[in-house]
Amino acid sequence: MKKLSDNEKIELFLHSGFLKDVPVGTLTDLAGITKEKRYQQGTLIARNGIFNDNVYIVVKGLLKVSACSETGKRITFLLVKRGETFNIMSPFIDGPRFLEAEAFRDTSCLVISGQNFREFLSSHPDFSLHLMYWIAPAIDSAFSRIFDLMEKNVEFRVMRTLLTLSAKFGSPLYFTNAELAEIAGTTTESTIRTMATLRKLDVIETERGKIRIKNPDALEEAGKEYMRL
Amino acid sequence: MKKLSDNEKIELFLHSGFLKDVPVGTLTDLAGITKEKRYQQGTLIARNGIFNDNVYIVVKGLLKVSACSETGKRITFLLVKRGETFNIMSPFIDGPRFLEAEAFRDTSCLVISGQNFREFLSSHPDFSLHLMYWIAPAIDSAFSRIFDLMEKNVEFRVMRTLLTLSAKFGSPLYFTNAELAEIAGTTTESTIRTMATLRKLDVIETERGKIRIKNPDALEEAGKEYMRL
DNA sequence: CGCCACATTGAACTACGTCAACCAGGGTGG
DNA sequence: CCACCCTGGTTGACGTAGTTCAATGTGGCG
Repeated sequence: MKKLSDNEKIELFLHSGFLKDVPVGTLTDLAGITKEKRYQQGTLIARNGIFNDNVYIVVKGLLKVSACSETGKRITFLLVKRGETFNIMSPFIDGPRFLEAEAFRDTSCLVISGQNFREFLSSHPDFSLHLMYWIAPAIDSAFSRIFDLMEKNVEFRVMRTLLTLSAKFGSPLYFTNAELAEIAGTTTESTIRTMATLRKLDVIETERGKIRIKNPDALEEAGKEYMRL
Repeated sequence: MKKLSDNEKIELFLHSGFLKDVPVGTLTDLAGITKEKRYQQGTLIARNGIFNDNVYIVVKGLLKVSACSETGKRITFLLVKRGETFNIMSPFIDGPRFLEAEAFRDTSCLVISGQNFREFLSSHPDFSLHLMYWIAPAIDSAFSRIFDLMEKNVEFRVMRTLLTLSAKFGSPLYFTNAELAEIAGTTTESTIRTMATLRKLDVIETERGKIRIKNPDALEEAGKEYMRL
């Protein structure tokens, strides 16, 4: 597959939630410091304990951002799709990172080295503000997500996961129960049990590796139900 | 008590981890847009669901930053002491916040309105970079803390809490078991049980509302023990 | 003196994780 | 074409950490 032209890069930027309000001149400069890279499905892009201050903007495919505890339990934080970024704050952190990223599908990214990103920010002071406006709510929502993980029971978390995924990727969803479990922060078995009850309630239909959501409102409702208690 | 002079404010800034590398000229401008405010112990400074884009820098006392789930369970995220900040990203978030802040002791803060903070950043582009370098690691450590909360068992979390608090406030610690529980993300009872075993192991001594750590190394060791498993 | 906040302990309960067994589909190689 | 194996799904049984509830003790303060 051929590489993106600068114009295609800017096109991508303009359609991403993150960069869409940035002046085109600035985006052109940004495009200039990106390098396109391909990753086969399963490739590890960032590893726990290893320094990596590159900024990644996904062009195609999907990045899975996860963290792994010492006990080997893994939790998926984020699935990064086209136009979204990973590791954007890393240029401002010295040490090794604890988040891991893996190409969840065959993926291509625009990569910016930490050095270049820092210089870019220095030379485009207005861009810093844009970055702030992007990061601040992202932090907030990440925190409330993790908060949910701690406070809510498994059923709620699985339902919430289904809802979030279908909002992001539409229906049907192509995920295995094990993958859902990682996102919901639980075990495969518990996920399966929840999925079984959802199937009985006619909320979802499942085939191997494929989930069709028949009644999204039921997922919402259930969420609210828990909220009220 | 009299208010701080501009020089005293700058003095405070220079001794805070956050602002110590910022040029004095910039700090002078910053001091100019702060307003000193006092809060009696127990005063709520930020409330769940309510918009608040002020930035707070603690001068004296202690701020408790917590979040409360719908079920009423509360978790303390952070205790903010002299020279530290709260809500620093809020000027870049539109909606209501979910974090709550309360004066944990009689507290005075330097308050900067969101509007002023944004303008300050616009007119001091170099300061944005400083802010990035401050925020990025803060996010990281906050995440790994919450991650611990999810992954580690109660004993570990209580010990970790004691360790962190004593690093920040020295020994003896003036906290009740209920307060520790909120920080460790568990119940008062579970905390008490852990404290009881720690007392038996001669790691700590307790009086009502007061904890003296006799053997900090034991807390560290226990931490490592769990890490290895 | 009596109330209130804090501490303490025991006992019951429960949501989940863990383990173990088993099934189904679909690709691969002989 | 069959035998196999591997991945993913499914279910039951069991164990347990930790919450919840309830009772009871205790120091201090108005």
